[in-house]
Amino acid sequence: MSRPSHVRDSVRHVLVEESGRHDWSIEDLHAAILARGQAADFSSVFRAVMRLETEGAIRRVSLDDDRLHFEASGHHHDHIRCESCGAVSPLPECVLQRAESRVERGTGFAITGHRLVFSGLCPSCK
Amino acid sequence: MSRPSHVRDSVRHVLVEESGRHDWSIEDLHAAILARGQAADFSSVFRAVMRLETEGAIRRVSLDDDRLHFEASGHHHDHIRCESCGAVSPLPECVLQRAESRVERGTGFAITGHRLVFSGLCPSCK
DNA sequence: CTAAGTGCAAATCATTTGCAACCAG
DNA sequence: CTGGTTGCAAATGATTTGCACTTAG
Repeated sequence: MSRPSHVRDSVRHVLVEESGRHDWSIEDLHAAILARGQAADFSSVFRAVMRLETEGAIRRVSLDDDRLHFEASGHHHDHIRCESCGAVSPLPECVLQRAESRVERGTGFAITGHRLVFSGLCPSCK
Repeated sequence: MSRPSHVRDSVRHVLVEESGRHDWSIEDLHAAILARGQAADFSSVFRAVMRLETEGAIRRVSLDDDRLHFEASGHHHDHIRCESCGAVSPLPECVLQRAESRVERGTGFAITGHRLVFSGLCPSCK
């Protein structure tokens, strides 16, 4: 049911090659693919990204931008974003391990996940 | 420089009257104003909301919806959202007090804020 | 008179979809 | 053939802006 797809492959390659980025917008991915000299229409990149997200290869990252952002899947981590230069870095560890149970007791919700983004000034912008 | 504005007043009134909601979209606010029998164009509500946000009267709440959401300003709190019914509740306390300094040491960033949304199932959806 | 507030229509802009051409199995 | 993949254009839908009109100060 799945046939060779150079667009999907390109998206994967870009993500692997530039694995430091955690804030890929679809437009960024599209541009990066073109920069590699490979052809791809924006809509094809869009479809590839949606599919890779469904498959679990990439994960949505929600910054407060007005675009969708993605990163390669891996172990869960939260993010911190520089207010000045916009740089996005992963947080080395999840800082909410204990907090979840406290929130469950306090709210009566059964927690299934969270989304956390710190904002601040990165070392070079300070 | 500021003159009477019934639209801005209406937005404020709705927020005060229904102070339990923390996920007002502009469309919701618009509908609520019309429901009160007051006239207001969507764009006027939009402008009122943008201004109230700038003035600090309301604050942006970022759910992963594709719309903007706002809540009345007050002391900072994070949110939890039910995956099933969409209900959004405020968290009673900030669970990240200690975490910030740990993240600062770990990343070198100077932290100025954060955005945290838990997802889960609310008591009635469980 | 001057500028803020408003309604209405139209522009934006990212995201999404329809569709015909293309092509590997 | 059959159905997945792609490009292109167009639809969507929320957000944002331009503009003329009204009206408070």
